[in-house]
Order: sequence, then structure tokens, then C-alpha cells
Amino acid sequence: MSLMQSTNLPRVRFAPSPTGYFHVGSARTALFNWMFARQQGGSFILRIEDTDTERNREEWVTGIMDALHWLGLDPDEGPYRQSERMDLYKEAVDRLWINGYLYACDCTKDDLAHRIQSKGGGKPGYDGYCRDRGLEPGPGRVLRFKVPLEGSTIVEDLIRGNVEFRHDAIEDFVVVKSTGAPLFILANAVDDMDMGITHVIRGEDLLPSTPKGILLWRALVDSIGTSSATEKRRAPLPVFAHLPMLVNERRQKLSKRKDPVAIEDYRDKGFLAVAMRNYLALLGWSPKEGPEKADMNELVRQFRLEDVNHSPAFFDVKKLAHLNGEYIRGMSTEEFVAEYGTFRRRRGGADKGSGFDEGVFRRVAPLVQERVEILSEVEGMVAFLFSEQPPMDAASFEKAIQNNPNAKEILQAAKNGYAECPWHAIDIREVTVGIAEMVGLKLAKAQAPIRVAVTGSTVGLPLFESLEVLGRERTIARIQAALEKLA
RNA sequence: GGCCCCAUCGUCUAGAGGCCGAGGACACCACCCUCUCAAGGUGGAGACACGGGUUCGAAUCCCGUUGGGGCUGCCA
Repeated sequence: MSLMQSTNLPRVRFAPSPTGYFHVGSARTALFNWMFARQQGGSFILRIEDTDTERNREEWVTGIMDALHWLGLDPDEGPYRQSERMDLYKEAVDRLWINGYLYACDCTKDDLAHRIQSKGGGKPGYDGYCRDRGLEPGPGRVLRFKVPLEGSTIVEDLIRGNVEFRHDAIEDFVVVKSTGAPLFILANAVDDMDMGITHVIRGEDLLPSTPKGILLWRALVDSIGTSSATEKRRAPLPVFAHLPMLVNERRQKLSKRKDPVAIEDYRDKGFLAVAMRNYLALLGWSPKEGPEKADMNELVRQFRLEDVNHSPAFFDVKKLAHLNGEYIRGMSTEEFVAEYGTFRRRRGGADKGSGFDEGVFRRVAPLVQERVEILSEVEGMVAFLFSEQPPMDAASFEKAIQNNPNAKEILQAAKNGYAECPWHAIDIREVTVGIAEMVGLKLAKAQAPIRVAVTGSTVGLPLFESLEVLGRERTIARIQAALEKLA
């Protein structure tokens, strides 16, 4: 066994159950599997756990593939679909049955509830009623695993150490539904063995089911018997590593209903894949050397499963956003323009006749880059460039123009001054500085009415560069419009 | 209820007995820079849950308490 492990490269699998969106927790699990595989030179395998027919939808699988691709975590193998491997599970079940590891059970939920109640409460879980009834398998009957009455199973976890589970606390769990369909716990073990999985890296929520998986694994190995598949006979148990959960501000497992968990939503809000990946790597782990913002090669180099934390981590969008901003600022203008372009197209905003012009955008892009954290903030910042009149913020207009005693004089002077000066930011600035002196205000104060008249808001990109890009005509027209509105 | 996991600043973490009068990052506050807003720079506030041990010495090891979380489906 040690020989097998030392000569074979690690094989890890990411085994999501399709749900229609890609959960950030799943993304983190996929990432840690991927990082481990990359670092060890092993294989990262994608397996779709869709034994439950409710979860068997092709577009959901596509969604998983797309999300993984976006994150740069393309699998080396797969996707394998459990729904296409039913024969394998049937065969395994037959072997387990023949070797006496299973028994049929026709108890209903009500039966069990009544028995437990008449016994005066007690522990939940199946009570083993059918264990020795000798029922044959058939419609309406599930197949349960005979958990040993005594002893215990120890889960050797790379992150948590040894965790012991007493057998008397493990119920005889169902392995095959009454419809004949296998349950995930069974398919999981069969597949891990069949695929030669060496390391099972997954969420901590799966830890309690792990002893069941181990029991099943051993029974499976034993059931192969003397007939064939000698290479599988000694199939070594994979190494387990249970990752800490991702939680919300209330310290609870991230839930679909209450928390923003869909990776696709983050993507559509303008979070970059590199930032998301980097941030996810920091949840439950961190590089010992160097900054937290690091490229994947560096993170992979330093990654150690043994160093993963034990405690749950809060998914902090603020920190994600900050990291995202750092990545945005770190891009070249060309990269940023391209990135924003694909973002707009994905959003379907490219066609709206919004007047968006990439050439114009490119000119202000460096200024924008420094001021946004996520791509969705860009639009509001540059909107004034792509419409006839700026989207006017009422509060800004009131404050900087309506209720500003100097506004009329400043706007008037600007209208005149801008009509004649050379149209470059520095020249426009110079004229504006002159206006400030004239009215006896600091430039900061004096520029406000102009900014609002032209861009529609008191806050925004540097004004003079904005005016240069906007153009003389439109600038003056807007100032004129503001003057008229003021009158 | 039962079983299991976890416990360092508000948050993510560094820390594997003395290097810790606990370091970094996000957020927060102040100042500097500045045409607004940012970015950037400087500084600040801010944590070893509690109680027992072990030890010359504990954030680091052990036990307990408390607190939080997960699982407890013919879902995964």
C-alpha cells in the first residue's frame, strides 16, 4: 500500500451536487482541491453527484463547468456523472448483499416514529428493527448497511487529526432507496475507489458521514473477494481533509436563501476571477510568506493542506471588494478596457443604445481604475460622457448650484472662459483657477458648480480631464443648461 | 436531545513553550497629499473566551466550563 501511494500521483476530486448556481463554498472547496493537485502534480477530477434525479439537469452541469472555467479551475478529468454510472453501483450493491453487509427494510417513517415514542423517546435514527428479519430485497424496501454493533471507526483527518466515532452512535443507514436507486454515500465510496481517489478534500459538514463511508469502503474492499480486480482489493482508503465551513455574519453556514452565495452573481457584479480566487484561497488558509495578494503560482507553491485552519471563516465581501480594487488598479489600461468590455457584454449592456464609446472610455479609463473596486461601479462614473445631458443628482444640484450664491457668477465665467481657451486639461484648469481667484474662493469650492453642471454630481472623476474628454461644445452646452435651470 | 467539530483584534489570519509588553490584512478613526471622490503615505484604537492544571516559563500542551457551529433524510 505504501508502495502504491508513493509511486502514484495524488488524485483529488471535486464532487458537487448540481443545484442551479455555484455556491462560493463549493468554489472554495474546488479551489483547495485544485491547489493541492497542482502543487503535488496530481489530477483534479470533476464528478457530478446527481444520484438524486431531482438534481439531474444538464444545464446545471454546464453551469458548474462554466463557473469552474471562469475561476480558472478546469478539471483534468471529467465531468463524470453518477447518473451514468448506475451499473457500477448496482454491481457493488450485489456484492455487498451477497457478503451479508446489507439487509432489506420496509419500515416507514411512521413505524419508526411510533416505536421510538412507545419506548419513551430516546435517540433518533433507525433502530435496527429489520436487521434480523431476513427480508428479501424488493419494491418498497430499502437496503440498509449493517453497522457493527461494537467498536468504533477512526477518521484520520489531515486537518483535524484523528476523530473517533463509536459504532453504537451510527445508525444502520440506507444505501439503496426503495426505488432501487443508490444513495450518495454509496455512490461516493464506489466512485472514489473506482477513480483511484487518494485525497478527499471537502467541507466539514461531511465529517459526520465519513465513518459511514469508511465502513462502506472496507465492506466494498472485502466484498471484491478472490475473483478478480486484484489491484482494487487493497484499494487504500483515501486521506481525508475536512475544510472549515464558510459562514455568514451570524456565524452560520452560508445559506442559499439568506446569503449572497452564487458565484455567478459576484461575477455579474463585477468581481474579477483572479480576485475571487485569491480571496477564496485566504479563507481557512493563508500564505506564510509574502503578501495576501498573490498570484496562483505563488499560492500553490506555499499551499499545505496541513496548514488549513480548523475554525469557520466569515465570507467578507468588503475584503473581497478591496482585493478586487487592487487587482483593477494593477491592470494596464488595455487590460482594464478589455475586462470592462467583456463585463458589459455579459451584462447585455453593450447594445442598449447608451451611447457608450470604447474609444472615449479608454481616455478616462486610467482615472476610473483608481476609483472603483468592482466593475459595476464604472457605469455610474462615466455615464455623463455618453448622454446629451448628464444624469443630474438632485441633491448635488441643490447644494452646489441652487443654494450656492456664487454659482451663477462661476458658471457664467466658466462658459465664457471655456469658449476661448485651448481645450486641454491644464488650460481648462488654468481658466478655472482664474475664476476661483475672481470670486475669492479656493479651487475646491469654485469648481463644484461646474462639476455638477457638467457631470451631474459633486463627486466624480477629476474634472478638467473629464471636460477635455467631454469636449468644448458639450461642456458649454451643459453649463448653459444649468444657468437656464437656475434662472 | 445524541454524536462530532471549533475557540487570537469587529472580520480574515500569523503564531506549532521562551524571539509575543501578540505581527499583517480588511473595516474604522486622525493627519498628510489633493480641483471633488478615490488612490497613496503616516499614525491610532482594537484580540489570546473563562477556570484549573503541566512547566522555571503557555496564546501555544492537558482537563473542565462557557460560547458558537455542523450532522442527525429513501438530499448531497
